[in-house]
Amino acid sequence: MKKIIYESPYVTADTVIFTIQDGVLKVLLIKRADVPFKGSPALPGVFLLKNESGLEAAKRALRSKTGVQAGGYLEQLYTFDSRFRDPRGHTISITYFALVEEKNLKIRLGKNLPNRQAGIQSPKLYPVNKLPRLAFDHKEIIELALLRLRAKLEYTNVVYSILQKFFAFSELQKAYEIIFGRKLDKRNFRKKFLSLDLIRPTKQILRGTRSRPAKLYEFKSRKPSSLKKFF
Amino acid sequence: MKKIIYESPYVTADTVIFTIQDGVLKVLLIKRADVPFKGSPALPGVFLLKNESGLEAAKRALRSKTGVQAGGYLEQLYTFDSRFRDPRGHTISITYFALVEEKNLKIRLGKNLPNRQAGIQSPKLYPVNKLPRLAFDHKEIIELALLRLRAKLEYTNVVYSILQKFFAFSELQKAYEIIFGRKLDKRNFRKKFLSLDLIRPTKQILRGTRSRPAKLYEFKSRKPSSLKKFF
DNA sequence: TTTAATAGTGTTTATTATACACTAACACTA
DNA sequence: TAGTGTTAGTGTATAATAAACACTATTAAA
Repeated sequence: MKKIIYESPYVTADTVIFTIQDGVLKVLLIKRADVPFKGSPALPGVFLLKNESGLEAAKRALRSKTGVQAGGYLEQLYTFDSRFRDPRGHTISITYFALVEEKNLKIRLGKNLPNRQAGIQSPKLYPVNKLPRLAFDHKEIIELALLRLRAKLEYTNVVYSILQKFFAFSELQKAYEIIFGRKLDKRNFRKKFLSLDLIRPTKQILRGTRSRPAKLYEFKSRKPSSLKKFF
Repeated sequence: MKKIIYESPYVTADTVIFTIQDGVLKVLLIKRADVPFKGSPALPGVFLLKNESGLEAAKRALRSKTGVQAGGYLEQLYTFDSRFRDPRGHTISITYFALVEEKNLKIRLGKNLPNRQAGIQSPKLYPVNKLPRLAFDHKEIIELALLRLRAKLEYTNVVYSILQKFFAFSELQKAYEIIFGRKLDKRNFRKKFLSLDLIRPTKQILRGTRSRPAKLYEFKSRKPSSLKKFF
């Protein structure tokens, strides 16, 4: 490689981690330990290590700051690289968004992570429609992530990442309603989702529910798969 | 900022420059002057300068390697950051795609850029559906850019960037047909595009065409504007 | 056995997309 | 100046998709 006649910007990976808790779509944020924006909530992020890809770094941030091991959905969102976004200097952020089951988060959240003193602040979940003032341009990032998440729900199977292996149709619909922020028609939703051919009925039945038991469905694949255009 | 305990990856901005020439969708590529992939066609790209954003770098590459000054459409595509994509070391590429009028390109292409000796190889246009073997992961980047370009045409006004201020409906349609790679129905196209409410008829008329003169239209705005969901 | 609660199911209407063919207006030429 | 070639411009019928809407079924609990 030619002599470097410039100074590489710093590169971070920041992840917008969505989950549903108590029927509300929430984002996981940490409190910043250092200036700038000391004490402000911020997206969990890490600097890229040598030879580490952004996706690997995002997974590392996910693991180390939230305890989420795997199973969620994670994809690149956008790269934010304005020279003004970090007062300390030029820092590029490759951003990701993740969708994970709350139960995967809660364990670590409840216990509070062991190394909370070392700059790894206690992560908390914040409702996306009541976000506090955030560090850097992180609010903008979350808003973009939310648009993308909603768009993805329309033509992919990503919702599998916040559902258990076997789920009732009503649980599926509830997840959509919470993320889109509006009620959906039961019959139309069922028709449309079935026509996507992403799920199949199983022989499982959900009992003990004080009402009519529900047939349980499962996703044909619990790997990300897309139906139409775009990536 | 904390002491940096890692080595920043190099960051480049690479741009997929689309244009239509002789009724064919083409991409502008340069021949690499150095190893690796010496002599292979590659996307025009530059390393980010200190405090330079990716978009600024992409514009710089566009200007310096193609002579395009402005007027085209340019947006971030994706960030490619596998550690294996560049054999020299970890290099992150923030990629962009551009859509520009051929006449803006051709001037410089014809003359051949003044500083062609200094690693700035003569840029050439290649049909997107007959690409040669490319350097790095640049083929993959172009394929993604093409998907994105087509998707964007569906719900934005980006096509303005390869049309003159005043244009006939048939010119508009032809641009779509070339980019999508298939014929479109004249009446349906007209109906649908008008319903998008992006253009308006003018009093201009295209004459001297050996056939019935065409009313000319113009875009209400020649700035990027989006209709629905997504960015 | 009655009640409360959620599961499950079809049809009608409106909207949007598709398929398809002829007349209009000009330039050119014989 | 009539005729021909060439592209502009227009509407309707049909198919596909989306939206609106209400009742019966099955269980647990009282």
